[in-house]
Amino acid sequence: MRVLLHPAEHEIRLENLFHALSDPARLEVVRTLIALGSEQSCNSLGEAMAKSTFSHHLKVLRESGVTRTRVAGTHRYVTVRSEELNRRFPGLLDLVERSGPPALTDAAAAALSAARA
Amino acid sequence: MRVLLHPAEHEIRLENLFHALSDPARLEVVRTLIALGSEQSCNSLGEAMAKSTFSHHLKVLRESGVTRTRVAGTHRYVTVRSEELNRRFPGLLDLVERSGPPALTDAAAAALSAARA
DNA sequence: ACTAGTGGTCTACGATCATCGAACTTGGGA
DNA sequence: TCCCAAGTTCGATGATCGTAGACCACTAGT
Repeated sequence: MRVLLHPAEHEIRLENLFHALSDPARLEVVRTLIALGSEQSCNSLGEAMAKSTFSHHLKVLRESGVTRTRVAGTHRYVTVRSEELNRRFPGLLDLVERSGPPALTDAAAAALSAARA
Repeated sequence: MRVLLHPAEHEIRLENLFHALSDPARLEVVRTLIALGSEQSCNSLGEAMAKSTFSHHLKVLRESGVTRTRVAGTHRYVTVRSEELNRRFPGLLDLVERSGPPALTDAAAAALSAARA
């Protein structure tokens, strides 16, 4: 897998975003990414699930247009496509951010504290 | 079926809303309801699919908190829970409304013209 | 070049979902 | 009362999804 598929901004469809965000695990990942505010290495997130499961969730988020994944050597870095999403579907990310989680998962808390250290 | 289940406002969860709205047929129904702006009889919508399928979609929308269904004799009337949704998840309905449909389905167009007549 | 280890994908499987036909329930007339 | 109209529920089927174990690619160190 050399090339990662990302939809262009105009190809992002609302129902695909809704589907991507309808899974609690993915919603949590996006919330964590928003909270951290910057590019994150793949392995700093999603430690609560199997690698393959997390990889699958990242693929769904990427192909729906929620996130962008950058390849750099052996690492992959994930970001939320905030500018494009705010331009095309204003308010969506605010919704995700403000509907704060009932409680942070251990993985998310670990990622948060690691990012602050 | 005497009693229809509706979640209370504080029980409405974002991931359930996202899931309910991630299906194109349901998204179309909600967009039509918003466009029409008032209570609609069940049979004025969803003529593009089987009765049982439409009934299932309405159930998903209702149980996720998107719509409210009122029973009146042999008829049921559906509304979008706009006030509650705007209070709890501000911007969500605007998002659905503004991300206009690529094209109105025949059923939706029929419902629209019927409502305008 | 070989090996070890890290980082990510492929494949299979169980669960959920969307769809529809058919049978059932209920209410409103003729 | 008898029948139709409006919706729901049930059963079945094909598709999609979430999960995780097994597998592969790449890098660093020796």
